[in-house]
Amino acid sequence: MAGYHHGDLRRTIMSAAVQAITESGTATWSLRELARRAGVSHAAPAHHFGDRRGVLTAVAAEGFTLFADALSPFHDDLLEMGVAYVRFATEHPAHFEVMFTPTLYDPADPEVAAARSRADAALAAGASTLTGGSPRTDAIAAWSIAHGFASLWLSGALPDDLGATPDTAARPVLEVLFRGRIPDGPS
Amino acid sequence: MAGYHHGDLRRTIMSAAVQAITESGTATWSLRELARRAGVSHAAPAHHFGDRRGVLTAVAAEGFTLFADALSPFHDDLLEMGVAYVRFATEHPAHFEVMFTPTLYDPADPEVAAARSRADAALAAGASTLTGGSPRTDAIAAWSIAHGFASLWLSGALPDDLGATPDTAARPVLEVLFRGRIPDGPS
DNA sequence: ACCAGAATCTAGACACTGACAAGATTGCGT
DNA sequence: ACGCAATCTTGTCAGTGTCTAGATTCTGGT
Repeated sequence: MAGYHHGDLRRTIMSAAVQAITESGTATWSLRELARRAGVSHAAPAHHFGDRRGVLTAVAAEGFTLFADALSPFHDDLLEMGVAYVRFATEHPAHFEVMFTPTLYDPADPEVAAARSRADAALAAGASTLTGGSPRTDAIAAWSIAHGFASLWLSGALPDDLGATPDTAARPVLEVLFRGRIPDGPS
Repeated sequence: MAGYHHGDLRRTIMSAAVQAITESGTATWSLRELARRAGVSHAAPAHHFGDRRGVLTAVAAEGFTLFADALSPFHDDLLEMGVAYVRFATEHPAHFEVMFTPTLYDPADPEVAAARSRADAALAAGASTLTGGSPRTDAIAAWSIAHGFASLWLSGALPDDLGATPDTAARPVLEVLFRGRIPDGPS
């Protein structure tokens, strides 16, 4: 099983990178450290990712894919999509941070672009439920409040007593925007 | 003028770091490169900042100070404070990115903590204008939408045709939240 | 005016990293 | 069975962060 060929080195390296980023950010880990942790030589990751930037590009692509999958089920309920947005960010903090820090990777990468457009489509589907006076402005407002809450939560800027899970903490905040603005919204 | 002592090396290094981060993110530059650009030896910055993390800690502290100064004038108008929030982020993208990425620096640093509490006080002053049913939830919603719009703008995720300046683009988006929620708000 | 001592900067060194090149090993299609 | 592509290893090099020791300059007290 553990011979010359690792078998699934690409996934192993990516998982290790995600874990390292989750634990201590995008700056502290090294390719060689990930290689050591995977039990391969220091140059093995280069074959799969090219360079350090390539690892982060792969993480971003995977992130946008997971993101689209997480949002799609709520295409007909923008509030719940907002909650799912926050939930994704807190469950996949490393992916989320990389995805929205384009200086870390190559946004023009084909896989990234494809996955990103899937995520954009999911967001657009959610926004299409808006029927107010300025759907486009409302959509950006909805995107902003979900993204802002998620970012602030991840950065630890929010007060500690908001709630145990970001789900329950985010919903009332998002409702401030959505309340009365979605025709068949809650209450 | 240019002798053994540089004169203002600390500020020179910080400015160079901010410029480098603005141009290409927090990962690409090196301490030695900043030292070369400042015309000093490779170990000179260490005296002022300790290590690489120390530079980012100083940037974060300066950022929170500038942030508090940028928000304070609008303590009686939460909408305009939101616009100022977005304007600060776009005018000081490097500071903003570092400030809200606490894995990059030392959040417990005394100067950072002091500057941050000044910024928190400015935000709290703006939020104190809220008189609705859940001022605290509303305050976090307002913070989230401003922070989210600023983050999305900086990451390049927003559509390109929103407006030339983030000021004019942000105001209508923020108004979606504030409209009808601030007693003596606009219109 | 002088002179310790502090502040600031230089010079050297070491382990570590990213990246590249060349070669070894393995799996796969024919 | 064999050729070939994919995968991994080893070796190497410049560049980096950080530490130590020493050199230079500034400062304040007498």
